[in-house]
Amino acid sequence: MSKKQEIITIARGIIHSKGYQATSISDILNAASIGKGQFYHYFTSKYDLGLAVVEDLVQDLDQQLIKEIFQSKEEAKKRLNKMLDWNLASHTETKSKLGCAVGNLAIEMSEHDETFRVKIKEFFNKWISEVAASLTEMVEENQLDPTINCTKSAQAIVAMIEGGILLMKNQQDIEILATVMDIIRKQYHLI
Amino acid sequence: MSKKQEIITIARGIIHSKGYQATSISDILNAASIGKGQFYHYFTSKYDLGLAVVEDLVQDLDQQLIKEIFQSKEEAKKRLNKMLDWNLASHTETKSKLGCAVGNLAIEMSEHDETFRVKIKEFFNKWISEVAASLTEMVEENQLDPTINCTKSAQAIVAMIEGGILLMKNQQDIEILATVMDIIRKQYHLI
Amino acid sequence: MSKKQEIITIARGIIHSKGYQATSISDILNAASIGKGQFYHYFTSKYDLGLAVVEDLVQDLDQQLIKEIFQSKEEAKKRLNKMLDWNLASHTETKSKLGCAVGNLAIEMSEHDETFRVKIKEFFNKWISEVAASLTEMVEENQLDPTINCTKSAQAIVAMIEGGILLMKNQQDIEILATVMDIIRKQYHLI
Amino acid sequence: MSKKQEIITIARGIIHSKGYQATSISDILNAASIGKGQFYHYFTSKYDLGLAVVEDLVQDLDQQLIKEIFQSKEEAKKRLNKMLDWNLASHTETKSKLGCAVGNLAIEMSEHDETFRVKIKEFFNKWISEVAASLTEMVEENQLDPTINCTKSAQAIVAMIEGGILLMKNQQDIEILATVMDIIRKQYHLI
DNA sequence: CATGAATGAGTTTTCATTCAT
DNA sequence: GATGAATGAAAACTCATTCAT
Repeated sequence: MSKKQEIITIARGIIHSKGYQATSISDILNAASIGKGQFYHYFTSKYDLGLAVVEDLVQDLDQQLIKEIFQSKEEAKKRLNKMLDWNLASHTETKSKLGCAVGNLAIEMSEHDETFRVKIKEFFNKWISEVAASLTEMVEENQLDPTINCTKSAQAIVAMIEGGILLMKNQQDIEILATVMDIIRKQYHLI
Repeated sequence: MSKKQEIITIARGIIHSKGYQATSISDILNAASIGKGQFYHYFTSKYDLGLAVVEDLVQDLDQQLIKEIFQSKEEAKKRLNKMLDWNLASHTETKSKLGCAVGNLAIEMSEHDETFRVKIKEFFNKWISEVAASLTEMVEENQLDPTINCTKSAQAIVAMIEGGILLMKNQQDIEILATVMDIIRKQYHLI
Repeated sequence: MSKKQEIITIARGIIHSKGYQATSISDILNAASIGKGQFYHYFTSKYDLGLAVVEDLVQDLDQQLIKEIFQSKEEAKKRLNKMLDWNLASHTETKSKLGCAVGNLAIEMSEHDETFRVKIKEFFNKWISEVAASLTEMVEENQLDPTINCTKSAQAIVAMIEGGILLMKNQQDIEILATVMDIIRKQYHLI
Repeated sequence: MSKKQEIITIARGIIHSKGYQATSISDILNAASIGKGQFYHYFTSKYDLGLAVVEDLVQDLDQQLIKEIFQSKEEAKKRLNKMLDWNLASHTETKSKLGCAVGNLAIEMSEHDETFRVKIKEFFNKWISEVAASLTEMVEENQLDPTINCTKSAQAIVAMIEGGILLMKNQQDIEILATVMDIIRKQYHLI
C-alpha cells in the first residue's frame, strides 16, 4: 500500500469517528506518524484529503456492496438478503457508536460543500438503483406484489437502513438496527 | 422573548444549518448583533449554549409532535397521518437542505458527548413509543394486521423518516421524503 | 460596619489568598453577594479598591502592631517578644499557606505601581523604626551589646521575619517561622 | 542556543519583572519577536512555559550557587562569603526593583500551584542544607560557637536574605540588602 | 521526498467597566 | 443606592498552511 493510500486509510478511520471538521491535520499526522511536509506533499489541503477519503470510501462501498453483492450471480432475493447482512455486519457491537461512514458525511457535508454532497449522492443513487433492480427482478419472478413501485420502495429501504443506523448510533445499541432489518425482510418477503 | 431565549433561537437556526462544531461563537454574535460579553453573561460556554439549544429544540418538538399531535383527541390513524404531514411540512423546499435538527445533532454529537446523546435519545424514545401506541390502537380497532410487532414497527417508521430526511438533505430534493412518507402510509394502511 | 468597609474586608481576604491581579471583581462580588452597580458605586475601579485594601490593611497593622504592641507601656524586651508572638500567631496552621498580606503585596505590586509600593514601604519603615527604637532602649538598659547598629539590626529582624514567612509559605510548614523567631530571640537576648 | 531556550530565557526576564500571572503570552511573543504558532509549537500552554522557566531558573541557581560556590574547594567561611557576595551582586542598582526571581515566584505561586511550589521548595531546601553544611564545617574548625543549631541558623540566614531582598524591592534601595548581608557576616563571624 | 519550524488568522473565554432602569 | 444587562479589549489557545533545510 502506498504512503498516500496509507494516509487515506488512517484518515478515513479518524473522520468516521470524529467527523471531517472535527478531525485536525495533527490528528492524522499523529496517527500516521508522519510530518507535515509529507502530508502536504501528497495532499494540497485538508479539503483535498477529505475528497480523497470520500472517494476511497465510495470506491470501497462500490466494490463491497455494488460489485460483490448486487452484481454477483445470486438471485435477487439472496442479493437483497446479503446486502442487509453485510450492512448489519458492518456495525459490530464495538463499532455501533460510529454510525454509517457515508451517512455521517452526508449529514455533515451536504449543505457545506457541493463536491462532497454530489459524490455521496452518486453512491446513494447507485445503491438505490441496485435495490430497485433487485426488487424489479423479484416482481418479475412473482416473489413480490407487482403493484409496488420498485424505485420508491428502494428509496424507502435505503432510508430505513440509514435511519436505523442513525438511531442505533444515538441509542448506542445495535439491536435497533437488527430490528429494522427484520422489518425490511418481512415487508419485502425476503425470508 | 427574553434575550437569552432570543440567543438560543438564533443559535438553533445556525446550528441547524452548520452543525454545532462548525458554528462559532462569532457566528451567533453577528447573527444576534450582540457582543461577546453579553453572550457569556447568559451562557457559561459554547457547550452550555449547545445544551440549551438541544433542550429548546427537544422541548419544541415535544410540544409540536408529542403534545399537539400524538396526545390530541384524534383517532390513531389520523394522528399518524398528521405526524407524517407535520414532518413533511417541516422540510419545505427552502429548508430541504438543512435536514432534521435532532437527527443532525444525533449524528454529530452522539459519539462526542454523552449529555447531548442522552437528551436526543430521550426524544427519539418518546417519539417511537407514541408511534407504537398509535399502531397498537389501530390494531385494536382492526385497522392493522394484529401479527405485527408495534414497537418494532414504530422504530422502523421513525428510522424511515430520519433516513428519508438524510437522503433528502443529501439529494437536495424534497421529493424523496414525500416518497418515503407515501410508502409508510401504504404499508401501515394510513390512507 | 458600612457596606463599603464590608466589601473592603472581604476583598482583603481574597486578595491575601489569590493576590491582587489574580483577584477578579467577580470574585469579590460573589463573596460579598453584591451586584456590579453597588461595587462601582463605592469604588471607581479595581485599582481604587486595591488601594483601599492596602490602606485598610496597613491601618490594621498600624493598630495591632505599632499602637497596641510597640506603643504600649511595656518595656522594650517585652514589646519585641510580643511582636514576635503576634507575628507567629497570625500564621496559624490553617493560614500558613497565605503568607504575609503586606509582604505578598510588596512583591506583587512594588514594581508594578508606585502608589501601592509607597504605602507598603511606609508601613515597613514604621515597623523597622519601632523595632530600632526598642533595640535602642534595650541597649540603654544594658540588655544588649552597645556596639550593634540598632537601625540595621531592626532591618535585619524585619527581613528575617518576612523571609521566614516567605519560606513558611513555600514549604507549607509553620515550623520554619517558629525557628526563625527562636533565632531572633537568641540573637537579641529576648529570652 | 535553541529557539526554545531562547524563549525560556526571554520569558524568564519578563516573568521576573512582572510575575507569572501578569505576564501575557503576547508579552513574550513581542519580546521574542515570534508568532503565536511558534510559541505553541514549543510549549503546550502558558503553564508549560511557566514550569520550564522555573526549571531553567532553578537549574541556573543550582549551577551558580550550589555547584560553583558551595561545592567549590574553598573553605566554608569563604564559601558563605562568596554566597553573600553573589547574592548582592545579583541585585545591582538597575535590577534592584525586580527582587528575587525564585522568591517572587514562591510568593506568587505557592498557594496557587503545587508543582511550582515543590520545585521552588526543593531549591530552597538545597540552599539551606548547603548553608547548614558550611556552618557545621565552621563549627568543626572552631570558627563558630558550637552551641548553635546549624540547620536552624541556615534557615534564618536564607530567610534574612530573602526578606532583605523583599524589603529592598519594596524600598527600591539596594542599601537595605547590603545592610542585611553585613549583619549576617557579623553574626556568623564571616569577616 | 521528508522534517518540523514558523506564520497568522480565527476560536473560545475572561474581565474591568459602563449604562439603562 | 442598587441591579444586572451590555460592551469591548485582551487573554489563552488551535489549526490549516507555508517554507527553509
